[in-house]
Amino acid sequence: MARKISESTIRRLSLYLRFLEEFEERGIETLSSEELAGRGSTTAAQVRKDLSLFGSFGKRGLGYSVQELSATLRRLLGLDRPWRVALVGAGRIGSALFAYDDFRRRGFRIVSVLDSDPGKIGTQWGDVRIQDEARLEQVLAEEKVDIVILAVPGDAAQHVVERVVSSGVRAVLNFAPTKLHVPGQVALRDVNMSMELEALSFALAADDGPGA
Amino acid sequence: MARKISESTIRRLSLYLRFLEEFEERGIETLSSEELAGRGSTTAAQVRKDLSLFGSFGKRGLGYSVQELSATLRRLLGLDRPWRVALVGAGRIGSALFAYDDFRRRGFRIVSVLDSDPGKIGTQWGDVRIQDEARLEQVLAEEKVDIVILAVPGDAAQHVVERVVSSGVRAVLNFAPTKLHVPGQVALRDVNMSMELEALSFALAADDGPGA
DNA sequence: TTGTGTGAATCCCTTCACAGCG
DNA sequence: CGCTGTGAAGGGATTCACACAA
Repeated sequence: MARKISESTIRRLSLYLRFLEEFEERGIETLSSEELAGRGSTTAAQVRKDLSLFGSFGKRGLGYSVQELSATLRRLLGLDRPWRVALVGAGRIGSALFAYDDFRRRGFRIVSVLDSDPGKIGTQWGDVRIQDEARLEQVLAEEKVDIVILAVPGDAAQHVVERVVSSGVRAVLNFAPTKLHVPGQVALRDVNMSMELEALSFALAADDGPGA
Repeated sequence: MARKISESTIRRLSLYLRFLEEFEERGIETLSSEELAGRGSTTAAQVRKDLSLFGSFGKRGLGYSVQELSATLRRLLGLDRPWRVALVGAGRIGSALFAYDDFRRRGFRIVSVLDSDPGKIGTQWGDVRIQDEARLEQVLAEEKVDIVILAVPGDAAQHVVERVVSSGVRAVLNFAPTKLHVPGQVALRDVNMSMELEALSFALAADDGPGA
């Protein structure tokens, strides 16, 4: 299973799954690669190539079964099982993420929240009590955490991620605006909101010409 | 100025700028492409290639002037001027974004916040009063908004973005977990947090083998 | 006939390697 | 010398085009 699947392919698989789920709700049973691509932002050939990396799921002359394909994608993406997630950092971003419905809906259960602020430790959030970040290693082990979401300040992030990694967690989603360094076997994704804004700013500045 | 610069190049320019700013603070005056790459996650050749798309900023045998290069990058990225940002959606994500220091620090000023919830309209957030989303078009014009941040529920996002675009705004940062469609001349970036988690889930599932 | 699965062609991005300037 | 700037080579990812299965 250690095929080398590109980042963009994975992103597209997620998209396909979303579209399939929409179609599923509407009771549509069969879909062509053309239709699947049309909704998204890619081509029919790309859809077929992406899927062919994992097997042959379509029927020639007919298309794909919405039910089957969405089940397959869920399995491929690991969404056929619940994941246990810990949230480190109970600040504003942390609390927004904690309440983010889309995570729950997709099977990501935030089973513990940690923070280093004594004013927050012990506070109850829903059915989770905020724990002391000093106990990070114990909590990750006790709660059998699969994925850590980092929502700590930038200057603390590298230190925290090292503790997370040495606790054996193999997947980290980083919201701190810092480039983190982790060993190769750990999956790390960055959500860098400022950098996205900067890309927009670049586009605007390029339109206007320099210094406009 | 309408060169076709790839998305990845822009992302790296942002990174370079961050590193340069760190070095600037530490009083370092000159840097080689090697050093600039080492901090990040790319190669010296890549750094030189990226920069060469815009001009010749280095001195052979010496490297790059930290001061000059960071000023240049700021200009290229459009960070040499303030941008006026409107935030649509004053829910949890919206409020986290409103308080996000990194935006302010980089010159993105949130000059207005809008929501459709009557319970929120009129509420004061810092020096901004939440306005009625019904008045979106007027507010965008009055406040001369350059960039809109969308933090509304997924099913409202497409409708809102169409109103935003028809008001003449040319840059949108979307936090709704929905694929939006906008005309080609509008710059759109998505921050899809669930999809990032799904990429992690994929990596874990691939490690464990299917169904583990 | 329709629409998949897939080699081949193409395009784009990254890496190499080195000429040339300070 | 040291390090940039850049053509050329290499490698991935996307697109094309078509044989083939339903």
